[in-house]
Amino acid sequence: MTPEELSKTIKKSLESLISAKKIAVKDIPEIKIERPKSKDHGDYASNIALMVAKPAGVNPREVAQLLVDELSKNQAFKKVEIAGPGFLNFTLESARLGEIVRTIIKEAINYGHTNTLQGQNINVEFISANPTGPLHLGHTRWAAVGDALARVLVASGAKVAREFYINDRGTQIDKFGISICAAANNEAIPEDGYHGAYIKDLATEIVKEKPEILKLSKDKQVIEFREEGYKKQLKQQQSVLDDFRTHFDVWYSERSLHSSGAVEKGLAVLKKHGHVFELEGATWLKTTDFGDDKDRVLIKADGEYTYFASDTAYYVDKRSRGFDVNIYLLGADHHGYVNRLRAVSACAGDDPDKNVEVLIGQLVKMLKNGQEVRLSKRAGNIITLEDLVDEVGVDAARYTLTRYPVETSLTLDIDLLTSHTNDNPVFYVQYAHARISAVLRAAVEKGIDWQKNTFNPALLITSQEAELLGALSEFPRIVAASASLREPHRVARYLEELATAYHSFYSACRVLPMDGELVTDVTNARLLLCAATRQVVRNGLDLLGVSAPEKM
RNA sequence: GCCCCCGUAGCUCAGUGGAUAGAGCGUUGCCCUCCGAAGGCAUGUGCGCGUGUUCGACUCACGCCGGGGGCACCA
Repeated sequence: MTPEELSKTIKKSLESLISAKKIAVKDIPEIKIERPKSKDHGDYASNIALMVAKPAGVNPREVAQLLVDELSKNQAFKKVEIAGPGFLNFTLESARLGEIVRTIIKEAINYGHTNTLQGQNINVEFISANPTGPLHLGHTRWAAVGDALARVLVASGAKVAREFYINDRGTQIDKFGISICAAANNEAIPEDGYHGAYIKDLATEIVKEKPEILKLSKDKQVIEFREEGYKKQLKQQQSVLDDFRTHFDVWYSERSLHSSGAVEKGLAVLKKHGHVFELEGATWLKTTDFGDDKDRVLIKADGEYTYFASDTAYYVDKRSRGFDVNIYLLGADHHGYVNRLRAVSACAGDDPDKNVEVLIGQLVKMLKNGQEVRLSKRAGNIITLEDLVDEVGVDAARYTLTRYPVETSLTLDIDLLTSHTNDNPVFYVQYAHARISAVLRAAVEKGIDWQKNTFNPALLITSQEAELLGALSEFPRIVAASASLREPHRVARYLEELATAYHSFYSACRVLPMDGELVTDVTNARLLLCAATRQVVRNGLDLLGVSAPEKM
């Protein structure tokens, strides 16, 4: 019996109590099942009696007693008890608890998938860096988290597009061109330009491929260097992300919004809803109508569209492509954007509470040699995605970055990560997977056909086995919660718990027969439990984009 | 001044209103003559402060205190 089935069973009992007029409740709340922290409280617990007691006007323990009377008829329970103020504690017959193994083996890679978000069309935009330099550590966090988020959303039945918005227009990219041009001509790079060493590399590379650029006028050179540099830098970002196993469905260029007429179209939509006005030669959007602290300029007095104009157009464009929910992953330095984005949505006639979701992530800090490393692309003193990967590898980098809720600031101590890589939780989880794989390999070598032999779940009776089975049954709810709360870190935390449960089980319960012993039904039951655990570990790691090695 | 995030164990951090608040690292001590010791078992200390909502608050609301970040016709 899975938690979902238990929930349904309780609901049925409650309904029959209501129709028998033993209790008066109008609306049955969602019946939550949790796994008690203490083993004394059984396999599962529910607080439903406490929830309905008040509206029914009865003592919670009385409600609990009525439910116990009803539920005790069910053969699946070994015990149903009332505890504390009115909790229901369920202890399942071990055969029923163990059935989850069969379910997992049968559903395989689909175990954990639900349809809780079915019918939703979600756009997840993340990273969206300027193509003017390498991706830094902040971007890396979004790469890991954004991708993992997209994966849990898909696993929960949503239709998802991962999108990267390329800021290829405006002053930043112009400065980028000026900087490369200066480097190519051995001139000093302007103070507000880009100073990273990669600028010089780009300059050298471009000059080598197209030496004739240097013969052009300075104005034309700047443009050429900008365009060539842009192409190369974008390609570099794309290839780095590819290696990082973060793949985008759409790379959306800001320039294309302008060339396709999307900007004018967006403006028209906003005008239609009556929130655009002119003042002192500029065109404004009245975002203060919807909670922004000041109105925003769409077209400057000199006729240039602002970056904000692109943003509004991009939003309107996303909506016209059918996305109901638009998730933005932004750094804390962009939090001033939230009200603006929500206001844009409202100005376009949408409901920001429904159509816009902004996840603000705190910045990643990094310590090296005990000192904080400042992340600044402009200063050139940056830790890039590649640096991190070179130090700790893709798996450890992705796992470490997805392990924490995004709203907490993160301090990575590089010295610690590099010198103690074995202490990284990702290895703990991966090790469980490798360990199980080794056991299953050994079983095959011994000629045990555990997949064909009969499985008797009633034989999984030790406390470690019960614990492991309980953890396995939680996975689908963890994935669904990660998706609906937009918190993929829950998957990582869950995997650590699952790995702990497995390692405990492994130490306490011998799986394969010792020399001279025979293969028993217990052997088979445990082997299947191992196989099921491996499947769940694998499914979970996959949601995080982390590999599940069979050997380490 | 206004806005956002965070204050939980010595350190880094979990904890969608529920029972005795948890991991890892660090400390100390056990467990491999047989499935992977990158493991297991044991070992003390803690929710910044104060009101309120609730049967019940680390969790929600308000106010303090402390730390971080942000407030452009920049992108």
